[in-house]
Amino acid sequence: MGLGGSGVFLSTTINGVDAKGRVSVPAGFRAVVKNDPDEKIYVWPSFEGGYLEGGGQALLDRYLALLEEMDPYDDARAAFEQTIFGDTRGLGFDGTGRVTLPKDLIEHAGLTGKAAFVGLGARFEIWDPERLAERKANARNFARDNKKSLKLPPRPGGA
Amino acid sequence: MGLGGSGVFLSTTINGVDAKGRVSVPAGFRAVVKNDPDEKIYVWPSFEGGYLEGGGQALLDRYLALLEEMDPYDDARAAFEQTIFGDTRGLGFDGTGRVTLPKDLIEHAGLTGKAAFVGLGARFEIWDPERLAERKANARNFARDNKKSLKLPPRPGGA
DNA sequence: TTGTTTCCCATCAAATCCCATGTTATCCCA
DNA sequence: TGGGATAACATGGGATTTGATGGGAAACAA
Repeated sequence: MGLGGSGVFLSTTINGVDAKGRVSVPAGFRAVVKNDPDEKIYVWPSFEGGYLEGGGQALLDRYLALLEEMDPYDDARAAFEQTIFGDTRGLGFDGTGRVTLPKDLIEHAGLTGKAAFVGLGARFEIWDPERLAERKANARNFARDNKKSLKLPPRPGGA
Repeated sequence: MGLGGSGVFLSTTINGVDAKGRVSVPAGFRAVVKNDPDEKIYVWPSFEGGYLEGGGQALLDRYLALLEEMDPYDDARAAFEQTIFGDTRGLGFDGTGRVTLPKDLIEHAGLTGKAAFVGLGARFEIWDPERLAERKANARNFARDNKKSLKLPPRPGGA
């Protein structure tokens, strides 16, 4: 499997968050993580805004590898370590494919009854649907205005 | 079989969309995807207009690779990730080669009972037949007005 | 106890599978 | 080269499975 294999987070799904903080992880997302050593998703509050970021073991490993390459005394490294790993939670599934979001994460994302899972390939984000709508509109406009910078590379096989 | 020979989406086919949102994927299109790890097509709403874009695993991988190369904190990257992957759906075939189009995609493309699959080589588009006719007319006019910029490559055998 | 957290079961809606049928294209042979 | 036989494709409807969600019992912690 090259890049996409079968393990990419795709599309957007909105599921309910109940009083206990439980939310069904979209079946497609669960499938991505199905073969991880411990079947979990890893979620942390984004430091760029009021939403959550997450992924599976593979993503975590990539971040780890990335940090290994940085200078041990680089301030940025310490900041990333602290910000990402320090606040990352590993969430296991219950019998029906739900996870329980800790209160602090729910608050950070401003979730009120609904959560939108947005697949972004190697990782995903969790948004309050209303906040997401705003950002989506912006992203769409931006993408349209900048579409020329998204050029498909030549086909792998050549020709 | 490295070349496009077997693996390109070609020609235009109009098939029916039933009440369940099911539509037969043209046999030729299915053949393109036949050997993908998971036999699916990936479809998303075009951010340029009221129609759908799609392709197979290969196309998805190309987009993934392309985005990987961009700076992780590039705004354009985030916008494209969100706009493309966030709305992309992986659609599997039923026993007779149909996929089910989600309601939001049907609405985006304005499909009412019929869907036109337009092969464009590495990818394809799905149009409402009427909209497609309009665009075709426009494209033809555009081509006529700009024909000077269309240069054919030299003939392979010469003469 | 009292408040949490985890696990399990019931329910409902929606996506998926399966079989039947009409229609068109393809093949084969006289 | 016609014309029937055969296979491939498209479509319709019903049955079945999967997914999401709500509520409550059992295990844990304070």
